Amino acid sequence: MARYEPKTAEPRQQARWAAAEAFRTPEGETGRPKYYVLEMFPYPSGNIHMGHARNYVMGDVVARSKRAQGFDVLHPMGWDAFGLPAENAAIERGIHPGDWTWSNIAAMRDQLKLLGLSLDWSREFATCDPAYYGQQQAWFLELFRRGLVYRKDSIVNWDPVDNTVLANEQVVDGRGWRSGAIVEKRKLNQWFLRITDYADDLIEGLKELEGRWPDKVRLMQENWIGRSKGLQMTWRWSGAAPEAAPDGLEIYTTRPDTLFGASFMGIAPDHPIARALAERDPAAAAFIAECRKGGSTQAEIEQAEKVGYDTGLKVVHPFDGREVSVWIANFILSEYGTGAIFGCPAHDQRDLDFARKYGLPVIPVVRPDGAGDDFGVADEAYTGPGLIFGSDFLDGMEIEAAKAEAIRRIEAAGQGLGATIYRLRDWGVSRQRYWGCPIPIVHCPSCGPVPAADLPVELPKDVTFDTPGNPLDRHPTWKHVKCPSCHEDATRETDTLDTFVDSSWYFARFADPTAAEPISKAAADKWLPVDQYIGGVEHAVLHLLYARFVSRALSDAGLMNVREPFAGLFTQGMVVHETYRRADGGWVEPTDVELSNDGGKRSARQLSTSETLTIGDIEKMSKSKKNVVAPQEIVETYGVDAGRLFVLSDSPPERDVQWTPGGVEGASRFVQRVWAEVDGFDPGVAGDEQANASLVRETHKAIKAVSEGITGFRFNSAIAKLYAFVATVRDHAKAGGEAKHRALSALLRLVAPFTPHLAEEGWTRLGEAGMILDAPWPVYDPALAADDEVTLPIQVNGKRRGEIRVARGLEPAEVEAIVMADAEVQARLEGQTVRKIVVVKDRIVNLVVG
RNA sequence: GCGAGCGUGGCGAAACUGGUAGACGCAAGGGACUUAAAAUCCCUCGACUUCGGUCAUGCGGGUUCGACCCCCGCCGCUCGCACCA
Repeated sequence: MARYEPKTAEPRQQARWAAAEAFRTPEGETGRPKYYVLEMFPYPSGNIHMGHARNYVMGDVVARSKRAQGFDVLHPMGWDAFGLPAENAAIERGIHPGDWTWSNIAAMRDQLKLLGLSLDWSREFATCDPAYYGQQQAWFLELFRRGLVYRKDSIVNWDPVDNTVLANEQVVDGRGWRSGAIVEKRKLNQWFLRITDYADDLIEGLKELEGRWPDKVRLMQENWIGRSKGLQMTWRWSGAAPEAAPDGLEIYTTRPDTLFGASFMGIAPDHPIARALAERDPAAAAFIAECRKGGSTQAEIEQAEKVGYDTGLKVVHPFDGREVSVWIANFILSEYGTGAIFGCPAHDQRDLDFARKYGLPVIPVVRPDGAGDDFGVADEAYTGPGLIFGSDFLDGMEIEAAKAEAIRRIEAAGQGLGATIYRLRDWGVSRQRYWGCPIPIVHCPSCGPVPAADLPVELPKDVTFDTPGNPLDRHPTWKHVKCPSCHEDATRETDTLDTFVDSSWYFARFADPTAAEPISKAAADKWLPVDQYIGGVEHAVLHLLYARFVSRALSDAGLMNVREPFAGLFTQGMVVHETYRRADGGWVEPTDVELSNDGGKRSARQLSTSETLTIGDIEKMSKSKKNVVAPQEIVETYGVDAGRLFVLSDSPPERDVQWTPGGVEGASRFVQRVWAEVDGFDPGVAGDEQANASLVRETHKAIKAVSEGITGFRFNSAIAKLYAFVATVRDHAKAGGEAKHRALSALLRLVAPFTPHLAEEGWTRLGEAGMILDAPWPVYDPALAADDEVTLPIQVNGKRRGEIRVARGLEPAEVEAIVMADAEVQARLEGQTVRKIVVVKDRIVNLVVG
């Protein structure tokens, strides 16, 4: 009997699939239902790592099993190819970002092909290809015409060394992540997409994703959008009104029920009133400057003391006519609400801290059940439920009723309106970077910003990175154009789009990647939404929210018809690995480590130096910790199939999986066992009748368990059942003939999504015609899976004390009679009274005694 | 601080709607085969045990004939958000 040789078998099968163009997406009307499986496409860093591999193998299991179940499957792959690392490579190594990117893509494509994924490579594209980003510019302009794209001044993180805007994620402890320079807040004119127009729709849409998206992700999006209901109102000035706000001070609150507890007004240091004041009041200006210095890291915010500056301005309380003073306060955010609040120290901790510091009044107006009119607040604001008091017409009301009444009164007085506001802010998409999609806008001195005339607006290739800043900005010719409408001298926008824009619609482009318009409606109508999307949780908010927004915006613009792009979402866990460290603290990669195990006591030694190593924490595979195992190494040593099997076998797919050498070896043993069973099959042996009947039952049980495991995304359980099934087949040594043939045929088809090369080899060895790829999924027949007898555990007071074998389907009364007549049961119950017998049909017997 | 998730052998984990806790894999121990090793195969593998059993799913309660699963209260870990009015 020959060993299975993945090294020769795997390339052989991959060549066979390629020759047959087996993974080309079916075109035209086939009468079969469609299924779109997509994994989040990779950034072309140059290497496929284990995390990628696990992600794509999961998608491949879904794609292959859906195909076997009779679906027309779309399973494409592409490249999220714009971004900073390419520019950094250009700066460090003098390579053009495009050359660097395209050569990485070529390398990664080769690595990916080793994995034997059922991908339709004919639909491949990269976002840095003008054929793609030109279409992106087209829809961007359509949104511009529809008013969903606009420019405004906004405060951004500015890196004074690199001369660029940094995203919040790129600011580490107040410094630029690459330059190390202290980041400044700077006001810049930036392009925005009006995602806030869709805030409500994006929240509402989450409801229909229930059950198909992880609750966690839906919740994160909901929190990110942050809808809150309250009152937006204006407080009239007492005395002279400041020029910046002649009508009054506009604030937002979610607690209008506590209006009578107001003791001060707070405005953000960036509030127009504050800025106006700073111009003639040096003390105010100094205070505001001090506020701006404060860092934005978590620790700094937590420790930052609440400080304020009394503007001397006063407003009038809308209900009781009191004068309330207006303060500039550092804890008020200019971007949220109106950038101004009314302070109610008794019922808000921040307001209380502030009031105590400046000796402002603390007026309780909500008291908990049972408290009297003397209810007071010391160091802790009261935010719980209760009844309103000390509040005139609101007295005695519950909080919710009081909110409604306060809003009603303010609205009646014409001083405000009930309002819903969001935490979500418009999406700033301007980047002062070269390697991105050019924003297709021309700035004309007389016409203003107008859409560029000829698309695509291509990135110029002749750029240098020897000086900091955006090469587009200093390009000698590229930025100078004629205005498309008045034909006078004008300049191009030199900012490029955030790369999240590129990934916010690629799934729709895959429906027809060569369409002359951004999205082929016919193709998108056929394939969208993505039925199963798979990727990491790190995109729970950003990418997944942007894609949902863009789908809605493009639908409203008539460019597509699917508002909710991903019908199903699965977020997979990471691949983690042990770390190894030398005494000097240096990390050592697994290939240079020899592990030994002495009676359960593990130790590690570095091969190259013979030094004893410390076995460290199990962490995400990363270059810095050197705990990386490359997929290609595994393919060479164990074959792709063993690797594919192992990344899915040891942990549930949503959880992290720990890569271990022993684990892959186990998977590799399984591959050999499957082959041994198939290879050793002799169709000439009829087999024992009883063994055959038993094998048929076991086969159908396995079909059920594995099928359910795959559809339920419990790949680890499905694989465990497959392991057990192979052992079962082997244990049925006396089985043969048709029963055994069917068992092996089912085994191969069940294992095919995980280990497709092995399955194809086995299929041929079994004597089946064609490719297993085209074989239908085995069908579970409950009648064939049923045993004649069942084992019923017998419990006494809920503890298992014995068991009994009875015919399947026996009625409880019959079971009861058999159990009570049983000698062992009799012996055990001696001297005790049976008070009750619970029999669950074909399941369990419980005797209640005592 | 707010929100969510998780906690089961030496380890990764299973147990679907409450019904035989620990499937499957790893590690470990023993054995067969071999001149030897590798590979392969077989057996053992939660704890305690007077070998009859008894106790075991983070801790303490509760509901139930019956709880890893449901409820209440703790403890611990992980993740997300974070001065959001």
